[in-house]
Amino acid sequence: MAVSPTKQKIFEEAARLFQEKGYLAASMRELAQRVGLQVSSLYSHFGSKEELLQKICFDSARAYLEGMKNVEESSAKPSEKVRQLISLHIRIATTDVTSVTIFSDEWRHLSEPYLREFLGIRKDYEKRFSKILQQGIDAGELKEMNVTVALFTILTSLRWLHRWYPEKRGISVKSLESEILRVLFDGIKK
Amino acid sequence: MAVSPTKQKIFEEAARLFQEKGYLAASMRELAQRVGLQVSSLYSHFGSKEELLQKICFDSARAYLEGMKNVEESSAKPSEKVRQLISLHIRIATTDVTSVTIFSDEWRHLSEPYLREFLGIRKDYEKRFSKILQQGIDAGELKEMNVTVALFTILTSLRWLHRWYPEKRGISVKSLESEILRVLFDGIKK
DNA sequence: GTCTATACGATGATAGAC
DNA sequence: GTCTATCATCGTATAGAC
Repeated sequence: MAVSPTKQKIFEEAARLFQEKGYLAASMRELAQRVGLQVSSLYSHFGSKEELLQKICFDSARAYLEGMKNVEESSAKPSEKVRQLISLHIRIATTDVTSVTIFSDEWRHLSEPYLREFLGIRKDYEKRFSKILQQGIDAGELKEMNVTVALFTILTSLRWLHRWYPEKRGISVKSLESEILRVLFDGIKK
Repeated sequence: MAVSPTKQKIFEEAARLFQEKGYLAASMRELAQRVGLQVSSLYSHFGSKEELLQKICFDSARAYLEGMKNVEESSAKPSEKVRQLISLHIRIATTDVTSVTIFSDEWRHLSEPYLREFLGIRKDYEKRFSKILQQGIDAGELKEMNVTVALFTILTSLRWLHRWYPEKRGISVKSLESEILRVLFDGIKK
């Protein structure tokens, strides 16, 4: 069942490599070296370099969408849902470190029709996030504010985590989360 | 005086191209086409592709450092200085759109010793920003919080601007700034 | 599935005539 | 300073033996 160990290792190293150097700067030659194979042997496990990028991007997307679905289906009030979403982003950024960069930056190198599909998913995610923010405002739980500005400020502000967190193991995810919420969430809370 | 018109145009188009496609994906062939020259002619104006990246990165760095210096020398209280710094970032992001991406993302492709120098400058900037945040906390103007978390949240959260702003000319810089401050600054204000 | 060998294109950059 | 022509290098990917 599942994928072979070799295949698994290739995907993991590819994600790490793409994160470290960026998709374009990451060469198949270096990937092969890290995995301990010849370049040509890699191609027994997948069809092209971009296929690796596709897997990483859409796997990440699925993680965010599943988290969103859970939040939407919860019975919490809107402001609590926003809290949960911020928490979701922090959790993904601290557990699946590699995927975050790629998900936020390297998707640009997807070719059609994958690029279009990816952007569609992202747009959908943003809309659903915005909807929850708007519900929070309507319910009087969040300040009157430009939802788009708030959305992007929140989403983008969490993007430094993946680079910073691994270095500072001293701080726990829990306290990190509460610090971020203090800066970010308290800023939009009435 | 100053640089020749051709040279100027090359720098501008290079900045735009690097922003649109990323440094690695931007080819000298496309740059030449946009400028209206043959590739080889470009090299009469500069020595290498990376030289263009260096100029963009360090020009951007200078803009931030000058802004920081002005803020530091002002007699405003710490929390007002933080306001001014956020305003500085918004102003740079909305006026010098191209430089922001490159300054935030593409510096990775600098080679030594420029990479080291750039990172040194950035570190210096972050330290000075942190110092002001700490002064705000000590003065009781800002909440008790983890300064590093606050710093990166602020810095990173402004990074969506350069991509979003050009599309939405409907909103003025002034009102954009006040919306961002509402989300961000009010979040750290006691 | 892994290897050696190689195809083939795109890239940054240079030489030398005008 | 701009051109035409060309180079060397490195990229992804494939062919075919084992």
